[in-house]
Amino acid sequence: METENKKILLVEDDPNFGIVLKDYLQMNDFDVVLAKNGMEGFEKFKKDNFDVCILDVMMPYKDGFTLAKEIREKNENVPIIFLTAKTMKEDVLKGYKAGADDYLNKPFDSEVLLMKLKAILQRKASNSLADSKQFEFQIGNFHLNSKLRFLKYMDEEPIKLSPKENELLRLLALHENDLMPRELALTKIWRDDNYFTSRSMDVYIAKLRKYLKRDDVVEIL
Amino acid sequence: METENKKILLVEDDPNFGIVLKDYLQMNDFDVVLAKNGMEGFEKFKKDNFDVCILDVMMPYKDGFTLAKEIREKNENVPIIFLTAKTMKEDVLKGYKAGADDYLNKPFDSEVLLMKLKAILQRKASNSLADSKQFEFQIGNFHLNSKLRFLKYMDEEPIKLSPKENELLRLLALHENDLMPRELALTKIWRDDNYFTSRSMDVYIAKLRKYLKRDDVVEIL
DNA sequence: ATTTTTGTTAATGATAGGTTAAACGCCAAA
DNA sequence: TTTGGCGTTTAACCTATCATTAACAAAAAT
Repeated sequence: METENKKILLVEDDPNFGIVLKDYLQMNDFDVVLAKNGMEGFEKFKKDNFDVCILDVMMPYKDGFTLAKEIREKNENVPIIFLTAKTMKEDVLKGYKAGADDYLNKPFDSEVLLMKLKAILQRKASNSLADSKQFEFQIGNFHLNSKLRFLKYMDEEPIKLSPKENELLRLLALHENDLMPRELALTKIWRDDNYFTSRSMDVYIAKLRKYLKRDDVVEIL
Repeated sequence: METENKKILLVEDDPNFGIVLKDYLQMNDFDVVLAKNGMEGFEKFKKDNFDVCILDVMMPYKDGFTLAKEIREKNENVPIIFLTAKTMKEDVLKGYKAGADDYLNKPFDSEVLLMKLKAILQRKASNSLADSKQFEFQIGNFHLNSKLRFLKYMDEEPIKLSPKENELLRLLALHENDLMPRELALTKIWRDDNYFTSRSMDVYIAKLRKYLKRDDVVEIL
């Protein structure tokens, strides 16, 4: 199955516990980024795009709450789950005030965490029809519908693009009349930049050129 | 403007505790309807429109889970909070499978409950574009009544759809001429996204195609 | 001149999805 | 308690699609 894994930011100062939890989540098909403290957590948050954050409350330098507040300033939508050492009412309340979606008392059952994650992501999924991104392009005499993966020339039969063809062409269209650096496409679409992915991309460039050769539209590098 | 109070369905068999909790919530500007058991709870649920349901798990005649399932059949969106006697992993997992939004272990702090309510209602508020209430569709020459689960072609005898067939077809109809992401259907209808549910869904896709093959209506992915 | 990069085409392999049938679990009637 | 029907899940097999890789040609860069 090709469904993208959900990405989790896990901030936990206890290295042992952190690793164990990370592994567990990874075994359950999540992409996990582990940070050892609030500072690092925030840095990593800014650099990437997470589906959910799991924050330990008790941490040196910067505790989970202040981290949550900072995260909320950047993104007021991402779900946040707190891990609290034990049932301390003040903590829980503070957590909710900081914009938490949920909290778990340590020690907790890992399956319960999984369920919570599922429930939360499910809630998210049903609401994320917004995302205002551009999915339709006019390229010379071509029209690209990047949602349905159709490329139509004039009023001929639309060509169905493969996922990669589609993503690549869309990315190119977004950079119309501009050049798009090779590495950008590689990291964005292939998520890795090495000899083989690079070669693979060239193959797709060739395919796209073939499709588009009926018009004076060029792709540059 | 006076903001409408949020309406809560509280189902709790212990009369003392029920009353106390009801009063407490009312003091905090909620409208509360109290039911003493699962049966009564469901009756009252059908008669009214609630913003959130709080269900005790341990109840005579009809426990919280089966009640939750019934409620989910009527309304797949309303948030449900379970009150469990104590931390029983099975209960918690069962709860989430039944479509819970959250759970609380008794005894719990009333302020914590308030916070959870707030958090949940807030989440809902920001997403209230969620539940579309369309239940009748014209699909080519077919007519789907998704409430009665009837699919009629022209003026032939209507076919009775199974619940899953119906939900899936409805979801597809809502996304007419657009693509509906696989995962959306899986999380919405199957409440879980894994290999088997995915496979199961494919079976239903096949069934629906069979029904609809008399017309030029395609389902794509 | 030779080494590296890019263009192109074809072959390969993996896998998501299509399809049918059998197995399962549930409920209610006998 | 058994039986049978119904909705759903699991299994098994198959196909088509698509990403990758290889292989070679051309162009650019060193």
